[in-house]
Amino acid sequence: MNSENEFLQAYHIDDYERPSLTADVASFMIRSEQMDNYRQNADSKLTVLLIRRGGHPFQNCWALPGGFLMPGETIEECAVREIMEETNVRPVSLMPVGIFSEPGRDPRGWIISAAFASVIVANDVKVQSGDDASDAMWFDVQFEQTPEGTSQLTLSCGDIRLKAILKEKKTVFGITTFEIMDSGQIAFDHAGIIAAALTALRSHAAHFDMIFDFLPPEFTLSELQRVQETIMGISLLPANFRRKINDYVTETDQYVRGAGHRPARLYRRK
Amino acid sequence: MNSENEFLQAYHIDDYERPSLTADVASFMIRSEQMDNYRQNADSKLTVLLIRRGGHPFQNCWALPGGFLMPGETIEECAVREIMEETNVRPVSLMPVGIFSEPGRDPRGWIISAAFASVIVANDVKVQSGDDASDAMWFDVQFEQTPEGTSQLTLSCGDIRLKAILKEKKTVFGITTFEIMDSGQIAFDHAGIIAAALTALRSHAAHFDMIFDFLPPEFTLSELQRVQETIMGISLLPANFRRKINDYVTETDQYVRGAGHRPARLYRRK
DNA sequence: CAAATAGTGTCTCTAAGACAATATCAC
DNA sequence: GTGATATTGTCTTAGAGACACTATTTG
Repeated sequence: MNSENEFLQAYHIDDYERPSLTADVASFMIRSEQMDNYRQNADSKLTVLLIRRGGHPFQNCWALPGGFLMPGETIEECAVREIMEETNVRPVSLMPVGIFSEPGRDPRGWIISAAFASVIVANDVKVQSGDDASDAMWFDVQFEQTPEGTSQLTLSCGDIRLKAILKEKKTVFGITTFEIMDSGQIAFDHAGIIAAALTALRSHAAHFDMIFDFLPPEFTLSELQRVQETIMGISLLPANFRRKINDYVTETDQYVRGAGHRPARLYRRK
Repeated sequence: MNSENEFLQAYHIDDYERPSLTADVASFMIRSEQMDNYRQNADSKLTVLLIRRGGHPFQNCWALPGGFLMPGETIEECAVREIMEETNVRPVSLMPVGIFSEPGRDPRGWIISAAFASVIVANDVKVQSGDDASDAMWFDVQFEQTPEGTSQLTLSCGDIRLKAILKEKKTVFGITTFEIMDSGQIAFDHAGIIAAALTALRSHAAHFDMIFDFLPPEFTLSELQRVQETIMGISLLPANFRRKINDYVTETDQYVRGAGHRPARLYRRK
């Protein structure tokens, strides 16, 4: 009988055909837009990071940042490495979204994607607004159910407007996957990945799972409420939000002044 | 400038090193044990399917069923194929558990595992109780928090008793991962995969997400309640369970008689 | 009848939604 | 003062937990 060492020496892993494995990441950030009225708080928009593909395939199309898993790293480390290559910022949280392994999803060959969603603190990122020189841009996200039972994902950045049509395939164990009816010029199956990531993000936002990650360590409760509203696409009553969030935050003795209305207390995550 | 076709012809995917990708599946089933007292309903135990490894590495250890992803199939198809090879039964549901990519997790080389949990209807499986001739066996599952802050996973089947000690690493977005302190003779990192699968199963059972999948199409509410109790390891008050489950089931006009007590109505999933 | 499960009714407590009311600041 | 947000209080309603009670069967 062979010993384990003998077995391992005789074992040739190359006998089997292997896929390539990539980590693709949908990084979300909330962009604040100053209002004209000096009294009013800033408006908020949910954005996702896309990069323009310089080479084939899908040349000049927009895609999620991602790259091949390298020997010696975990898939999460690979995902974080890819985000940092594009943003120079370490994401605060990384949420698994799914494994995309449909044959033919990548014309280059047998490539499987482990998809993640990540959250980036707005303040930490250098602002790029319609800067065409860069190949990485934050796109405003709009995601709506249509009357026909499909979903429409609209990503816009300056004059660029990508519109994808998706159909909800199935929802099991809280994970929703989408079939792409029209990719809207988004590379590969990334429209479906973004939709799945967004759905996951929304369902977790309801339980305060990562809304803190969009903000710096100190924040007002209004800012925090606006994060949740922006992600979930709904509006909340301040009184109820404050009551529910109360267990998750600690108050500081700092206030934000100079806003043309009552100063807001700063809080920290508990 | 090259056309996309020219690019793809020149593209050699073999230039990059690639991992092997496997699907490993924790299949859960609920085993009913007849009681001595003729009046009493059967007792229920949660079990998980393990196979004894015939070859190296981890020869003669117990492991989760799993196998390499083949070209042309999705990772979910691969997982279902592996379950059916062991049980001849198509699982009713397949729940993603995580990607296990820690370097060194498999002595054979660079092998990444996509882990799933699946649910098997008890009636459909031929019973094996302590049948040593077979290399696939259902192990009773016990999973408890210890006072020291670790978790103990005990898998037992006849005289075989595998005890693993795990430490909760982190819980983000409802997904809990474990560090293996003592694998308890369970092959590879499969003790950690089983613990993660079990944790996912429990959290979903609370919302009735897959408790139906453990039973045949027609069932009594007591049976359904016992499924939830067995998975979550708690006991529930019948009155409250019936009230909550009411929206998810439709009653039939069939009854189960001959049990030494009031007959129970059969229900179907709505 | 006894023992067991099946099934119903209802009390209490908590959490969430809705909304009214007050506080505070910059202009 | 005006207009905006910040913050607190409270009424109502929906749901969960606890528990008492009735119904039905077989040995």
